Amino acid sequence: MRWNKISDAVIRRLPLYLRVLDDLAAEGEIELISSQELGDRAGVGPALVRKDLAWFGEFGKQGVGYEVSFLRKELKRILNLDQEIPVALVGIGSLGGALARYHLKRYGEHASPNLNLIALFDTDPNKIGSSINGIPVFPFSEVNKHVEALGIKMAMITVPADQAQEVAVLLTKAGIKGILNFAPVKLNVPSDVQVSNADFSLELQRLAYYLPTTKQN
Amino acid sequence: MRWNKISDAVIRRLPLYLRVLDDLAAEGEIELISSQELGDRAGVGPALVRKDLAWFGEFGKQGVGYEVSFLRKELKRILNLDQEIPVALVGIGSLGGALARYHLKRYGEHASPNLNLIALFDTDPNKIGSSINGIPVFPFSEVNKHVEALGIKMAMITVPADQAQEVAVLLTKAGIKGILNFAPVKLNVPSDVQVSNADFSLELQRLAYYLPTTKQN
DNA sequence: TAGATTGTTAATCGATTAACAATC
DNA sequence: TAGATTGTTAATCGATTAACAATC
Repeated sequence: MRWNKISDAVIRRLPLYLRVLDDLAAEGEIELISSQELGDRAGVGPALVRKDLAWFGEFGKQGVGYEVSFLRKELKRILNLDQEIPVALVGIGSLGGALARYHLKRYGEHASPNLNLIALFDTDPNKIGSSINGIPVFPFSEVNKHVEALGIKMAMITVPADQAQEVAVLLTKAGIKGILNFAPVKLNVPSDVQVSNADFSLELQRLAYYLPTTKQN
Repeated sequence: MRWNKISDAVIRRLPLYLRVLDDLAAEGEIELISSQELGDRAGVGPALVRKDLAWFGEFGKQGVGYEVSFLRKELKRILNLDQEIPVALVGIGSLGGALARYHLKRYGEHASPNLNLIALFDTDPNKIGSSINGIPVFPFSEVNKHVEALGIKMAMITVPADQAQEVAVLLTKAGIKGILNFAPVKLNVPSDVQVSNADFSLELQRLAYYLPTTKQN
């Protein structure tokens, strides 16, 4: 019952489960999996696995478990990954270019299964008109036109920190509903737009806290 | 009182606060900040800001607020960022090379303030012996030697998924205590080793859930 | 002093886990 | 049938928020 506002804590775990099922499907040996085993592989308790899935329906059989291929298909549907989703990337600097190349290399034109990187944007005239692995770099000033024409709803932001908020505003005006933000700033967006932050310098700083130190306490 | 096991939820917010203070210090105009204002800028409630900080001491003045430069220095100390922390990167493929270049470009030899990327590792003979912006690529087989000699405690993993677990094992054996993992796998490590996952295909999948669909309900 | 804001305790809220009847 | 595992409710746990005395 997704219309009843399912917690984001639940949603964050669904891709974890899906990955486990993808791996199992690729191996092709296991056809049934229990919440215990699925939880172990995803790093989640078995009761939580069952509770998470139960929000969306009854996918298992008592005494048996979950059918891998069926649950996988259902999770894809729930995550809207049963369709091709076009994705844009804004900011073809060192990080943006690298991410584009990395993803295109890893998944072909797929930024991830069913997530297709199909448009790059920048403001630099030297980059506009070029392409990376066949994906064209458009002028960011024309973002509205391309986003509409290509039906793009998701974008990654890899521009410098001081431009990220402005880019986010223009993206949301163009109709973007999901933003993966690599810039080290907090983005303010309308409430119908989801933002995920992928700022790994914050993660490094967090890890530093846990380092053993020789300082006297 | 960090010896009383402070929740990771708290620790994750400290770098957020620190960034706000860094920005304020760079502007150099604001010298005092209230929990309200700090919370607004970090995207956190004011009561939570005060509670988080109170775990580590009394840094504010009633009726006044927090002194920016003082709180900043204290947060750096708490996060162990009052010293230079050497960092290694394992896996100089398209993503690893890109991350190295990006970080070295952005921070000089600093992967982030006081986090210094000083050693790269790979198994490819064509890469070993080369360097990126002056940072040498060592053979991963010699990881123990270099990690010990350079006093490295943190590492980023950017190897393919099927090699990540093995790399993690060898890194922990070499004495690494913090791992930022970019590979799309769950790493099993000893309990005294912290892992942060920076897998943005999971984030993209999460965002896809929130996209408006034209499917009938 | 009067106004403001901290540090901290109590109340609330939400998420996870335990337990078990239902049932394959 | 007997054994196993789901779906779901109740209990627990933990994190956030509200409130306010202390005090700058």
